[in-house]
Amino acid sequence: MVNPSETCELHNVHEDIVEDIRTRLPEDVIFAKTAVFFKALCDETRLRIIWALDQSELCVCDLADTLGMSPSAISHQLSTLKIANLVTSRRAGKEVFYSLADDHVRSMLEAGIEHTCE
Amino acid sequence: MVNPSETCELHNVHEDIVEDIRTRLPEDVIFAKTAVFFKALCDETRLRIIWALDQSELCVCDLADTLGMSPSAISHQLSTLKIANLVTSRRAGKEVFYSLADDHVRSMLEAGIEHTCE
DNA sequence: CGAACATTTGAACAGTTGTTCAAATGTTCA
DNA sequence: TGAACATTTGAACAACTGTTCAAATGTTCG
Repeated sequence: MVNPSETCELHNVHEDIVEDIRTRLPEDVIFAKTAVFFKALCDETRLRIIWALDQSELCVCDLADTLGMSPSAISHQLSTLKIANLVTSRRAGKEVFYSLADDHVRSMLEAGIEHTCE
Repeated sequence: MVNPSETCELHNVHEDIVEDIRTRLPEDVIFAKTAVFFKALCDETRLRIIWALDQSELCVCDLADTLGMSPSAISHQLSTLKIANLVTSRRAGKEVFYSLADDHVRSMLEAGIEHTCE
Protein backbone atom coordinates (compact mmCIF):
# COMPACT_ATOMS: atom_id res chain seq x y z
CA MET A 1 0.00 0.00 0.00
CA VAL A 2 0.84 3.63 -0.23
CA ASN A 3 2.49 5.75 2.42
CA PRO A 4 -0.14 8.33 3.46
CA SER A 5 2.40 11.11 3.16
CA GLU A 6 2.64 10.22 -0.52
CA THR A 7 -1.04 10.68 -1.24
CA CYS A 8 -2.57 13.98 -2.16
CA GLU A 9 -4.69 15.86 0.34
CA LEU A 10 -8.10 14.29 0.20
CA HIS A 11 -10.07 17.52 -0.17
CA ASN A 12 -8.17 18.38 -3.32
CA VAL A 13 -9.06 15.23 -5.17
CA HIS A 14 -12.08 15.40 -7.44
CA GLU A 15 -13.92 13.01 -5.15
CA ASP A 16 -17.07 12.30 -7.12
CA ILE A 17 -15.35 11.31 -10.32
CA VAL A 18 -12.60 9.38 -8.58
CA GLU A 19 -15.09 7.44 -6.48
CA ASP A 20 -17.19 6.65 -9.55
CA ILE A 21 -14.23 5.45 -11.58
CA ARG A 22 -12.76 3.47 -8.72
CA THR A 23 -15.95 1.48 -8.25
CA ARG A 24 -16.17 0.68 -11.95
CA LEU A 25 -12.50 -0.24 -12.38
CA PRO A 26 -12.28 -3.78 -13.82
CA GLU A 27 -10.84 -6.55 -11.66
CA ASP A 28 -7.09 -6.98 -11.32
CA VAL A 29 -7.15 -10.21 -13.30
CA ILE A 30 -8.52 -8.40 -16.35
CA PHE A 31 -5.61 -5.97 -16.42
CA ALA A 32 -3.12 -8.73 -15.63
CA LYS A 33 -4.26 -10.89 -18.53
CA THR A 34 -4.45 -7.95 -20.91
CA ALA A 35 -0.93 -6.94 -19.95
CA VAL A 36 0.28 -10.47 -20.68
CA PHE A 37 -1.32 -10.26 -24.11
CA PHE A 38 0.34 -6.93 -24.95
CA LYS A 39 3.64 -8.10 -23.42
CA ALA A 40 3.73 -10.81 -26.07
CA LEU A 41 3.39 -8.12 -28.74
CA CYS A 42 5.89 -5.59 -27.41
CA ASP A 43 9.11 -7.15 -28.67
CA GLU A 44 10.50 -6.52 -32.17
CA THR A 45 11.53 -10.12 -32.73
CA ARG A 46 8.14 -11.45 -31.71
CA LEU A 47 6.40 -8.93 -33.97
CA ARG A 48 8.54 -10.11 -36.89
CA ILE A 49 7.70 -13.73 -36.08
CA ILE A 50 3.99 -12.92 -35.94
CA TRP A 51 4.20 -10.98 -39.20
CA ALA A 52 5.96 -13.91 -40.89
CA LEU A 53 3.49 -16.47 -39.53
CA ASP A 54 0.70 -14.27 -40.84
CA GLN A 55 2.13 -14.89 -44.32
CA SER A 56 2.56 -18.63 -43.93
CA GLU A 57 2.90 -21.47 -41.48
CA LEU A 58 6.66 -21.88 -40.86
CA CYS A 59 9.05 -24.14 -39.01
CA VAL A 60 11.67 -22.90 -36.52
CA CYS A 61 14.50 -23.02 -39.08
CA ASP A 62 12.44 -21.16 -41.65
CA LEU A 63 11.86 -18.39 -39.14
CA ALA A 64 15.50 -18.37 -38.06
CA ASP A 65 16.57 -18.09 -41.68
CA THR A 66 13.97 -15.46 -42.54
CA LEU A 67 14.87 -13.23 -39.62
CA GLY A 68 18.63 -13.92 -39.57
CA MET A 69 18.60 -15.23 -36.01
CA SER A 70 19.61 -18.46 -34.28
CA PRO A 71 17.05 -21.29 -34.04
CA SER A 72 17.55 -21.20 -30.28
CA ALA A 73 16.59 -17.55 -29.99
CA ILE A 74 13.57 -18.13 -32.24
CA SER A 75 12.53 -21.18 -30.25
CA HIS A 76 12.66 -19.23 -27.00
CA GLN A 77 10.44 -16.53 -28.46
CA LEU A 78 8.03 -19.06 -29.93
CA SER A 79 7.79 -20.59 -26.49
CA THR A 80 6.84 -17.18 -25.08
CA LEU A 81 4.25 -16.70 -27.81
CA LYS A 82 2.82 -20.16 -27.26
CA ILE A 83 2.47 -19.68 -23.50
CA ALA A 84 0.60 -16.45 -24.24
CA ASN A 85 -1.61 -18.39 -26.66
CA LEU A 86 -0.68 -16.31 -29.70
CA VAL A 87 0.64 -19.22 -31.76
CA THR A 88 0.02 -22.94 -32.12
CA SER A 89 2.33 -25.65 -33.36
CA ARG A 90 2.24 -29.04 -35.03
CA ARG A 91 5.09 -31.47 -35.47
CA ALA A 92 5.84 -32.93 -38.90
CA GLY A 93 8.75 -35.30 -38.67
CA LYS A 94 11.79 -33.51 -37.36
CA GLU A 95 10.27 -30.10 -37.95
CA VAL A 96 7.77 -28.20 -35.85
CA PHE A 97 5.50 -25.84 -37.76
CA TYR A 98 4.08 -22.78 -36.08
CA SER A 99 1.09 -20.67 -37.07
CA LEU A 100 -1.00 -17.87 -35.57
CA ALA A 101 -3.51 -19.01 -32.97
CA ASP A 102 -6.43 -16.89 -34.19
CA ASP A 103 -7.56 -13.86 -36.15
CA HIS A 104 -7.32 -11.69 -33.07
CA VAL A 105 -3.55 -11.87 -33.25
CA ARG A 106 -3.54 -11.00 -36.93
CA SER A 107 -5.86 -8.02 -36.51
CA MET A 108 -3.96 -6.77 -33.46
CA LEU A 109 -0.66 -6.83 -35.34
CA GLU A 110 -2.22 -5.03 -38.28
CA ALA A 111 -3.82 -2.43 -36.02
CA GLY A 112 -0.49 -1.83 -34.32
CA ILE A 113 1.41 -1.45 -37.56
CA GLU A 114 -1.30 0.77 -38.97
CA HIS A 115 -1.13 2.99 -35.89
CA THR A 116 2.62 3.47 -36.26
CA CYS A 117 2.34 4.26 -39.96
CA GLU A 118 0.23 7.38 -39.42
CA MET B 1 24.95 -11.50 -37.02
CA VAL B 2 24.48 -15.18 -36.52
CA ASN B 3 27.16 -17.77 -36.10
CA PRO B 4 26.92 -20.05 -39.18
CA SER B 5 27.05 -23.10 -36.97
CA GLU B 6 23.82 -21.88 -35.41
CA THR B 7 21.87 -21.74 -38.67
CA CYS B 8 20.06 -24.70 -40.11
CA GLU B 9 21.47 -26.51 -43.09
CA LEU B 10 20.52 -24.45 -46.11
CA HIS B 11 19.05 -27.29 -48.16
CA ASN B 12 16.58 -28.11 -45.42
CA VAL B 13 15.01 -24.69 -45.29
CA HIS B 14 11.87 -24.18 -47.36
CA GLU B 15 13.76 -21.80 -49.61
CA ASP B 16 11.00 -20.46 -51.83
CA ILE B 17 8.68 -19.39 -49.04
CA VAL B 18 11.49 -18.06 -46.86
CA GLU B 19 12.92 -16.01 -49.70
CA ASP B 20 9.49 -14.63 -50.58
CA ILE B 21 8.71 -13.66 -47.00
CA ARG B 22 12.16 -12.21 -46.41
CA THR B 23 11.85 -9.83 -49.35
CA ARG B 24 8.41 -8.64 -48.21
CA LEU B 25 9.35 -8.21 -44.54
CA PRO B 26 8.58 -4.60 -43.51
CA GLU B 27 11.47 -2.29 -42.63
CA ASP B 28 13.07 -2.44 -39.18
CA VAL B 29 11.66 0.96 -38.25
CA ILE B 30 8.10 -0.32 -38.67
CA PHE B 31 8.63 -3.11 -36.17
CA ALA B 32 10.57 -0.83 -33.85
CA LYS B 33 7.79 1.76 -33.70
CA THR B 34 5.09 -0.86 -33.36
CA ALA B 35 6.99 -2.46 -30.49
CA VAL B 36 7.20 0.93 -28.76
CA PHE B 37 3.45 1.30 -29.11
CA PHE B 38 2.73 -2.13 -27.59
CA LYS B 39 5.38 -1.60 -24.90
CA ALA B 40 3.32 1.32 -23.67
CA LEU B 41 0.33 -1.01 -23.33
CA CYS B 42 2.04 -3.99 -21.70
CA ASP B 43 2.12 -2.80 -18.10
CA GLU B 44 -0.79 -3.27 -15.69
CA THR B 45 -0.47 0.17 -14.16
CA ARG B 46 -0.43 1.88 -17.54
CA LEU B 47 -3.47 -0.14 -18.66
CA ARG B 48 -5.33 1.00 -15.54
CA ILE B 49 -4.34 4.60 -16.24
CA ILE B 50 -5.53 4.33 -19.83
CA TRP B 51 -8.78 2.71 -18.74
CA ALA B 52 -9.37 5.49 -16.21
CA LEU B 53 -8.54 8.23 -18.72
CA ASP B 54 -10.99 6.60 -21.11
CA GLN B 55 -13.69 7.35 -18.53
CA SER B 56 -12.67 10.93 -17.88
CA GLU B 57 -9.86 13.44 -18.08
CA LEU B 58 -8.01 13.24 -14.75
CA CYS B 59 -5.18 14.95 -12.90
CA VAL B 60 -2.20 13.12 -11.42
CA CYS B 61 -3.62 13.06 -7.90
CA ASP B 62 -6.97 11.78 -9.14
CA LEU B 63 -5.19 8.91 -10.82
CA ALA B 64 -3.00 8.25 -7.79
CA ASP B 65 -6.08 8.17 -5.57
CA THR B 66 -8.09 6.04 -7.99
CA LEU B 67 -5.38 3.43 -8.37
CA GLY B 68 -4.01 3.56 -4.81
CA MET B 69 -0.51 4.51 -5.90
CA SER B 70 1.90 7.37 -5.22
CA PRO B 71 1.67 10.48 -7.40
CA SER B 72 5.33 9.98 -8.25
CA ALA B 73 4.78 6.49 -9.62
CA ILE B 74 1.78 7.72 -11.61
CA SER B 75 3.73 10.68 -12.95
CA HIS B 76 6.55 8.42 -14.14
CA GLN B 77 4.07 6.22 -15.98
CA LEU B 78 2.27 9.20 -17.47
CA SER B 79 5.63 10.41 -18.73
CA THR B 80 6.15 7.06 -20.43
CA LEU B 81 2.69 7.22 -21.98
CA LYS B 82 3.22 10.79 -23.13
CA ILE B 83 6.54 10.00 -24.81
CA ALA B 84 4.79 7.15 -26.63
CA ASN B 85 2.08 9.61 -27.67
CA LEU B 86 -0.74 7.74 -25.98
CA VAL B 87 -1.82 10.62 -23.74
CA THR B 88 -1.84 14.40 -23.82
CA SER B 89 -1.87 16.87 -20.95
CA ARG B 90 -2.99 20.37 -20.11
CA ARG B 91 -2.14 22.38 -17.04
CA ALA B 92 -4.91 24.04 -15.03
CA GLY B 93 -3.44 25.93 -12.13
CA LYS B 94 -1.48 23.60 -9.92
CA GLU B 95 -2.98 20.54 -11.50
CA VAL B 96 -2.09 18.82 -14.76
CA PHE B 97 -4.94 17.03 -16.48
CA TYR B 98 -4.26 14.05 -18.69
CA SER B 99 -6.43 12.49 -21.37
CA LEU B 100 -6.12 9.89 -24.11
CA ALA B 101 -4.33 11.12 -27.23
CA ASP B 102 -6.71 9.58 -29.77
CA ASP B 103 -9.33 6.94 -30.48
CA HIS B 104 -6.68 4.46 -31.53
CA VAL B 105 -5.59 4.12 -27.92
CA ARG B 106 -9.16 3.62 -26.74
CA SER B 107 -9.95 0.98 -29.35
CA MET B 108 -6.67 -0.82 -28.75
CA LEU B 109 -7.34 -1.06 -25.01
CA GLU B 110 -10.86 -2.31 -25.66
CA ALA B 111 -9.62 -4.87 -28.18
CA GLY B 112 -7.01 -6.10 -25.71
CA ILE B 113 -9.49 -6.44 -22.87
CA GLU B 114 -12.02 -8.10 -25.16
CA HIS B 115 -9.39 -10.60 -26.26
CA THR B 116 -8.57 -11.57 -22.68
CA CYS B 117 -12.24 -11.95 -21.76
CA GLU B 118 -12.88 -14.75 -24.24
C1' DC C 1 21.30 -49.30 -32.95
C1' DG C 2 23.78 -44.98 -34.31
C1' DA C 3 24.45 -40.92 -37.24
C1' DA C 4 22.35 -36.64 -38.62
C1' DC C 5 19.62 -32.92 -38.01
C1' DA C 6 15.54 -30.02 -35.91
C1' DT C 7 14.10 -28.38 -31.80
C1' DT C 8 14.01 -27.48 -26.91
C1' DT C 9 15.89 -26.36 -22.51
C1' DG C 10 18.45 -24.13 -18.75
C1' DA C 11 22.15 -21.29 -17.01
C1' DA C 12 24.36 -17.09 -17.58
C1' DC C 13 24.83 -12.40 -18.91
C1' DA C 14 23.98 -7.65 -19.97
C1' DG C 15 20.37 -4.52 -20.61
C1' DT C 16 15.77 -2.80 -19.41
C1' DT C 17 11.79 -1.71 -16.35
C1' DG C 18 8.73 -0.09 -12.42
C1' DT C 19 8.66 1.68 -7.97
C1' DT C 20 10.46 4.33 -4.10
C1' DC C 21 12.62 8.10 -2.04
C1' DA C 22 14.34 12.67 -1.70
C1' DA C 23 14.81 16.83 -3.85
C1' DA C 24 13.56 20.20 -7.33
C1' DT C 25 10.21 22.83 -9.99
C1' DG C 26 5.49 25.09 -10.96
C1' DT C 27 1.60 27.50 -9.47
C1' DT C 28 -1.65 29.85 -6.41
C1' DC C 29 -2.87 32.82 -2.93
C1' DA C 30 -2.55 35.44 1.28
C1' DT D 1 7.61 37.39 -0.98
C1' DG D 2 6.74 32.98 1.37
C1' DA D 3 3.74 29.12 2.62
C1' DA D 4 1.22 25.32 0.69
C1' DC D 5 0.40 21.95 -2.45
C1' DA D 6 0.65 19.47 -7.30
C1' DT D 7 3.79 17.68 -10.21
C1' DT D 8 8.20 16.34 -12.04
C1' DT D 9 12.78 14.55 -11.91
C1' DG D 10 16.84 11.64 -11.04
C1' DA D 11 19.26 8.16 -8.50
C1' DA D 12 18.92 3.75 -6.66
C1' DC D 13 17.27 -0.82 -6.33
C1' DA D 14 15.28 -5.26 -7.19
C1' DA D 15 12.89 -7.78 -10.66
C1' DC D 16 12.37 -9.00 -15.34
C1' DT D 17 13.77 -9.79 -20.39
C1' DG D 18 16.18 -11.36 -24.70
C1' DT D 19 20.08 -13.54 -26.50
C1' DT D 20 23.89 -16.78 -26.40
C1' DC D 21 26.00 -21.00 -25.43
C1' DA D 22 26.22 -25.76 -24.36
C1' DA D 23 23.78 -29.70 -23.61
C1' DA D 24 19.63 -32.46 -23.89
C1' DT D 25 15.67 -34.33 -26.34
C1' DG D 26 12.90 -35.85 -30.63
C1' DT D 27 12.70 -37.85 -35.00
C1' DT D 28 14.15 -40.08 -39.30
C1' DC D 29 16.63 -43.23 -41.84
C1' DG D 30 20.43 -46.27 -43.18
